[in-house]
Amino acid sequence: MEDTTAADTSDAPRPDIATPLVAWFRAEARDLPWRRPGFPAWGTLVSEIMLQQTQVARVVPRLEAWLTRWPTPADLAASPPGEAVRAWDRLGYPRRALALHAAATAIAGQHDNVVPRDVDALLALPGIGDYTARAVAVFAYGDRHPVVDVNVRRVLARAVLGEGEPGPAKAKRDLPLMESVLPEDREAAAATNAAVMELGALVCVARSPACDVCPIADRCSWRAAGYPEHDGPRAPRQARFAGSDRQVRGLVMAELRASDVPVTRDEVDLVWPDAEQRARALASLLRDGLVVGDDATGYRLPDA
DNA sequence: TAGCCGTGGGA
DNA sequence: TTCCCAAGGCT
Repeated sequence: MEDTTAADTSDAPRPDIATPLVAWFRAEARDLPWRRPGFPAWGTLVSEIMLQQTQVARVVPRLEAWLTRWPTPADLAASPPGEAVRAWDRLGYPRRALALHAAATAIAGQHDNVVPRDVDALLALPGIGDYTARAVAVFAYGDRHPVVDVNVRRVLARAVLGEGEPGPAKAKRDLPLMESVLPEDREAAAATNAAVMELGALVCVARSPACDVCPIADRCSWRAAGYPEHDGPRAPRQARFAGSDRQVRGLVMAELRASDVPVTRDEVDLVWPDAEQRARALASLLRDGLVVGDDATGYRLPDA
């Protein structure tokens, strides 16, 4: 018997969500720096890396300062990686700053200081994965690709699949699903990507979605089904932060960012009481290249 | 591939 | 206070 509950595998044509979403986006989209006319592709790349797991409101000020200091990839590449880590400040996941510096170095050296437009070329850069590569190709260059982040996955899970929340991210399934929603027209497809993301960020949010103001409420599968509880596999929850190695790494990094001179081992030892965990955090930071030095010379951000 | 990698805002 | 979760990527 045919499974009529599996909306994703049904042959029946699905309602058009792109058209009403783009109309809504034109009227309601936030005024954000990377949506300004003439915003450079380099700015789009920097913004997308900063936005990985980080809220828009925290990114905007850092982004403007970053682009003022480093207007092109070559400008960033000419600075020590530690300066990128310092300028990253408290955005979190500082490995992103190191990856961005490495990406800038590659762009300056291998791409004539021009951010690549090709998705595969973008994917080859450090710190750029399925989401960021397509976001740059679509939002900086206007090309036609599916862009899938957590907002898109949530909107598609609800509106198209009729599920309350997205399962674990899976490119093999997520990219074709978003592709199936995109209009053929290149510019309309780019607008649809932005619109679906924006809906997920502003209306179709994880907790307490604002279905009463949703422009596609009348064609939402989840709503039509009566908002069933999510039953399928759930996206994994992140581990507790308090007391974690992540917290200790963050404390060590804050210490190094705040110092213009190498930080002594004694000073490092003051950031956290547990010696074993401290050692583990410091070792992992050294392994990541976020910290250089040793007990004899002290510890500092990478200068070359 | 499941687990790890920061920090902070909002409920 | 505590918990959730945020324009993901890497190994």
